Amino acid sequence: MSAPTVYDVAERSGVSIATVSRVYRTPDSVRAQTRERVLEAARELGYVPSGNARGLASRTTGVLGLCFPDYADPDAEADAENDSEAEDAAMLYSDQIIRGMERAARRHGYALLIAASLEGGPESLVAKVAGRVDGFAVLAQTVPTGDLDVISRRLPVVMLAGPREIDHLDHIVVANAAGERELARHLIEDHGLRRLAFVGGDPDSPDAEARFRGFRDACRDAGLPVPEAPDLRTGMMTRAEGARAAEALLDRGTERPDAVLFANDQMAVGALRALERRGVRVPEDIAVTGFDGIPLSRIVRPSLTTVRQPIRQLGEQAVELLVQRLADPSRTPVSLELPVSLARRSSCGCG
Amino acid sequence: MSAPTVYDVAERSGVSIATVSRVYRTPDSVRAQTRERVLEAARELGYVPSGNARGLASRTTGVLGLCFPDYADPDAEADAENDSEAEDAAMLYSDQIIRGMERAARRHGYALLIAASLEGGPESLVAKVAGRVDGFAVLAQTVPTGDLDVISRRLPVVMLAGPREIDHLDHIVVANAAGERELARHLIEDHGLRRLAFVGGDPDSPDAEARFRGFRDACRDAGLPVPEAPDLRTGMMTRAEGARAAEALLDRGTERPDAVLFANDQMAVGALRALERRGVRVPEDIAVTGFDGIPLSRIVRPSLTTVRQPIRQLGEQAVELLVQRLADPSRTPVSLELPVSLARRSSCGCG
DNA sequence: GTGAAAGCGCTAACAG
DNA sequence: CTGTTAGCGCTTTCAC
Repeated sequence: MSAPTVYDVAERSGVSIATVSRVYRTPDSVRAQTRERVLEAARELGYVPSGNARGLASRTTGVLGLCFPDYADPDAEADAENDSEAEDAAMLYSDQIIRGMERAARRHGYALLIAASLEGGPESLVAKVAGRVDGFAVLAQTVPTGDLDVISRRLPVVMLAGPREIDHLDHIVVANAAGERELARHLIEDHGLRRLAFVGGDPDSPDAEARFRGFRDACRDAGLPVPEAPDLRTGMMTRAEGARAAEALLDRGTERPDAVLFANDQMAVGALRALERRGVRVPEDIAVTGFDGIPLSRIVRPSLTTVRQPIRQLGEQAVELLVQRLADPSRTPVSLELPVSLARRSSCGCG
Repeated sequence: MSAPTVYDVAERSGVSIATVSRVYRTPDSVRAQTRERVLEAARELGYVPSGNARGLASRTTGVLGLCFPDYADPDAEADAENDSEAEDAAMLYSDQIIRGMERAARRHGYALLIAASLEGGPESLVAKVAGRVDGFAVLAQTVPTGDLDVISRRLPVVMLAGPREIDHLDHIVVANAAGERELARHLIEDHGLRRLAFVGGDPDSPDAEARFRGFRDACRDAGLPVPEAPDLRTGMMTRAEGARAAEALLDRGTERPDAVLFANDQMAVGALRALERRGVRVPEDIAVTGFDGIPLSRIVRPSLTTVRQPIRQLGEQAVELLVQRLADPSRTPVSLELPVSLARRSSCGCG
């Protein structure tokens, strides 16, 4: 007793398999009465059309995909209290992209296939995704460029939030540098702060590096000394590391900075807590800023001045580009930069 | 120029299609040198194995699915500032399930296909998902029971967080009633509070209703009057509605309650803000509690006493059940109840 | 409006 | 270790 097929349904309802197929694809092209007979038979049999067979025959899947990095080890049985902060941070980002893509995909009648993986090769999840979708988005640094190179010759791929890596891909970034630059300009010009410190992340993070570049640009613009490198770097850009960074900055022999710009909100929030513990007032004694605009940033006290990143839009735009390219495969590759916006809140003295 | 197939790769590398297939399925069963030739040809051609063809031939997809309700209208172009709270609340829940499922699925070598939809019928996303996965999970009240009935006869379906609806399905709920009962018991016995108010949600929400039942149980246990219905109900259980509910409770002619139990954290957080604006102190003047254990609950001031719901585990367990049933289709349907835990924090006076 | 026939690209025995 | 041969269940012309 295997799963019923079009043949079973056709036989039971006394029509041909072509008609059964039509009932599911273009119901209106079948006489109402015939259609009902077919549907009835399908119900009785427990018929579910095979997406695989459909896809094979029609050469489309109706599915878009997303590959994102597997920050968290799937085998780490983290219980509720024990969730690492890295995990929280990752969640905020990829979850929002997923949500954005899912929503846009649905609007276009697509489902979304997601898989996290850093590995490549013939057996990887990436390969599985690539083989089962009409097109997909990739978060930067997720899929080996070699694999992507091969895959992107056969179906639309859009690269998100990082270097484009491959010329013929569509590609979306957020205005990291411009945002950080505007943020620093605000601190310098509007608040008159001069001694700014920047806390970066992993040098391999294109986002964090771009933000640092923006910071440097602002320093240059203002005639301030332009640092070669961030005052400090953290590895995972977590709250805990932000807290540690804040303390390190305070304990440093040199004069305390007027403001600390963190490469993301998570670190800035951690720093807020650490400074509170140390009795350092924000923003009176020191201004603190983040980047991303996570929900948490407007909830913490003082509320965090940050740069809002349209992460969900990133996902939505990714789908739009995929849909466009599916409609016109010859379209010239585009590279979008999504605008960010400054959220002036309490932690810089605007609250 | 259509996409290259095993035939193209086979021809170019001078082997049979079976060998090409083996290279992708069981690389070790092919001589290293042969394998390299094949992979090389594949690279040159831009070959990507067709998941559809694979699935058709092997009768498995390597994909698990999730269907969840589409709380938010995909056409609502919400910008960053404009995001509705309903959206935020929904996000917290389904995103965590997605994350849990994705992680567990990955552990078992599966990718995850997600689709949100409330509609049924032959053309629905549900049907698409069902046809493209080896099994899938459904959030309660997402898929019409009739559709599910047909589908679940052909592949494993696990029902999440609601009534099982169909006998032969596996099914997971969290201990809503027991959790709320324990929470109320804590307020009554440990804090000596007697006048408790309960703010519920939509009567169609099985979760909210189960929590109310737990509340009643606790009242009964303690010999307090047992209310017929929640003191108040809100539709979407959002922060804004929680705030309104708190004000309504204050403005009510009757004596102010000692404690307000909200059916979820979102409402409780909103209430916290409203009470602060009104100059009502929490927990001194009134205790406030939530349910869910969202991240926000431990960040707000005062931190929120709540019942932690293992949402992510819900997703992980769903995958485990699917994998089990895939391994043994004749296994008796199970119904799991995941334990919840009380988080005693400041808003009830424990902080 | 409906049917017949020919694949879609791969896996799965079975040989060798 | 490798090749041959059948399908897997549907969509798609092209007829009727």
